[in-house]
Amino acid sequence: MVTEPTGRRAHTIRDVAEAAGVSVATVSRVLAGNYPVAAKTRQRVQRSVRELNYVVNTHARALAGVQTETIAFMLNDLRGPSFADAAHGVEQEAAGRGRLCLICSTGGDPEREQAFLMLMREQRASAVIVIGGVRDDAPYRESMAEMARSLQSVGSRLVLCGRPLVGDGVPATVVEYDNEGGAYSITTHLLANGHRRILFLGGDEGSTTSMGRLAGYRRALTDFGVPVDPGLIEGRGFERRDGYETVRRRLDRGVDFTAVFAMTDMSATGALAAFDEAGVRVPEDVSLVGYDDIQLAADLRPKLTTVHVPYEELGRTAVRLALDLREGRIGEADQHVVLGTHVVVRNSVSRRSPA
Amino acid sequence: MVTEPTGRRAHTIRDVAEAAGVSVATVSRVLAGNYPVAAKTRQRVQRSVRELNYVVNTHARALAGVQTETIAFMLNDLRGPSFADAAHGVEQEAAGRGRLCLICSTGGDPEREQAFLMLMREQRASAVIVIGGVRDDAPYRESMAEMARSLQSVGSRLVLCGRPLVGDGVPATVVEYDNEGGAYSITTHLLANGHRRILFLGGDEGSTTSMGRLAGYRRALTDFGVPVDPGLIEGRGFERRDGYETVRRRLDRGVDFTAVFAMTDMSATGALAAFDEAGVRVPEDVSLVGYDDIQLAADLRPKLTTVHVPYEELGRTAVRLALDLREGRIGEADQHVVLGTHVVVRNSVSRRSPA
DNA sequence: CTGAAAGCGCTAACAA
DNA sequence: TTGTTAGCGCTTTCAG
Repeated sequence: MVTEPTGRRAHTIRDVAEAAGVSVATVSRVLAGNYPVAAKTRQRVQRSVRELNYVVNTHARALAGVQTETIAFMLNDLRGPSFADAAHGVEQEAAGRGRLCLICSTGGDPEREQAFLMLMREQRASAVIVIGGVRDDAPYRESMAEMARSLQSVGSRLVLCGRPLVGDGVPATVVEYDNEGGAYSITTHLLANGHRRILFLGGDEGSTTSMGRLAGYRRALTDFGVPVDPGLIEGRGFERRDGYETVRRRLDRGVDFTAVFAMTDMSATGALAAFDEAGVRVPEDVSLVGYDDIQLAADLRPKLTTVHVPYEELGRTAVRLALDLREGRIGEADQHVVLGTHVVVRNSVSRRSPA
Repeated sequence: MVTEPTGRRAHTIRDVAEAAGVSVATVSRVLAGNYPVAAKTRQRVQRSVRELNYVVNTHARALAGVQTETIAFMLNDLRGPSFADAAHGVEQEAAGRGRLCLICSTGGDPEREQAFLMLMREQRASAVIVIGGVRDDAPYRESMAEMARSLQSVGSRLVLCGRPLVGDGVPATVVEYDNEGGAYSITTHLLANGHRRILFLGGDEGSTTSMGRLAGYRRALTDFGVPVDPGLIEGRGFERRDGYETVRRRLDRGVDFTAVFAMTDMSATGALAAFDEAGVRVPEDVSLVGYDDIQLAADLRPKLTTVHVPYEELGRTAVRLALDLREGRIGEADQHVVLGTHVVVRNSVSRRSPA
């Protein structure tokens, strides 16, 4: 027989104690199972718990000193396939360590970002993981540094994923991947295939992800002795429609490039759609590469050559670092890692003899 | 000057009170802002809060009666594009109503599912939303019914999304979409284009999603006077590789169908890859349709004809229903809705004169 | 092995 | 306008 609590309130430990004819201390002990209790008493208590449908109140428990550890994870948009992979990595690692995972998407709104950080600070999350590139300016650094300190002051830890270190002496963990190196490699791949006029597509000025990828593009060009043409760096954004629109616009002015390096696979997807509509064949007429290696990349036609980014690993590492630090298994010195990237060659690049 | 708490503990409201030379009640009032406080006192308190880097303890606050409302959301895999859309809908609606959103993916493991439900019950989440099809058998119904009652007993609410009602009188909200109707429509679309031998691809026996879609397929066939051939219902699973493998296997035995109805767009994607490898052209040699209308569907070549499912709306509705009920704005009677689906025609189906 | 009681940090009467 | 204080539900000494 399941008894409903009276007057719209959940049963408390006291109700259970009364029902079982014991003290609350005994109930608590039975529940925790970390202290000897007579078998008969235990059974009586357990029966009452069941009958009353009793559930402990996490808040009360937390207040009394037993923390239900939680990992908070913040991203721009759950629907971005690469970040979903990272979220999955966080989830997996957190679950494996018996932590609950709190995910929040902010839609890139700095206010919601702040609000969530505050909330997590209040909740005393074990770690707060922030993922995704960001405009790297002074106000950002200042506010992140402050947040890092503030989280530290309540025993939590800020983890920056795919974002740059925010300043020296700031108590934050950083897990990056090699944006510049990946961009360098794939640009080199294009150059090695004879391409000289390579359109760099998308990105946002000031975004660290953009800056890194653009830097790799530039360095590769320079190393090959190809001058960097500012007219070949165009468009903004990382989404499908950004790539689509930029290519549409560009196509109106004629095709003065033989290859396109899209900042992300999503934007490459948009570019491909635009080429498709315009009757421009990929890779026969123009070659195309992306960045991220999302699932979709292998299902496009042609299959997209791109840079693999270990997003899941990124999420996993973020959790591991923060928790190992907290448990004293590693130190501050290990709190900055850079994960590698590599080119995945598929069918979207064709050979071309340089003019 | 930011003061760090002494001895690894966060500052409490008492520390702030002392620093500002007021009582804790005054600090609480300043923080809540719901009670008059002299301007000068307020400023003093605010300064202390800042200096001490003070953050309220949610648990203590919750225990004292002020709940930080939370919406819990549980799915199998964050990386499934359709469920990511639903998660996004939940997120949006929850954020719009000032709720924090707790997301957890279970990987389909019933144990983790249970554990998360328990945890959410303990946390006193405002609502617990469960999404995704499931094997609909007696044990499942029993355990879900019990969970629904148990959540209700702590003032929470169970919401089943894309899952069937679990029994009469069970206090749960149900948001479904019309699986059967969508399957009926798209099968009809195939039939109207002259197809008679339609391979139904994937699904899991007992899964409600499979059952609904299969039922629609059957009904359409029957309405067109086409006998249902059990030999044309094949394969299991919903993922890309499931579709891929089944089609591979099937292809070895020759192509005795003119169209394929894949249970999901992901499985259609796998099927397409398999056809591609085997040199079978879609839609010239065989037509293909999917279900879900994920983003990817429009980027495949050919663009995939499929059934649109309003996943984001699904998530949104789940939150809305649960919260409106809790706030007394709607009643139990409104706690079951079925969202519509519709066919999106693209390029993966060709006309064929029936043999 | 069991119980009584002192908090945990905060809010909200109730007093002043 | 401000302070005092009684809980909120649970854990955990400290005494039986």
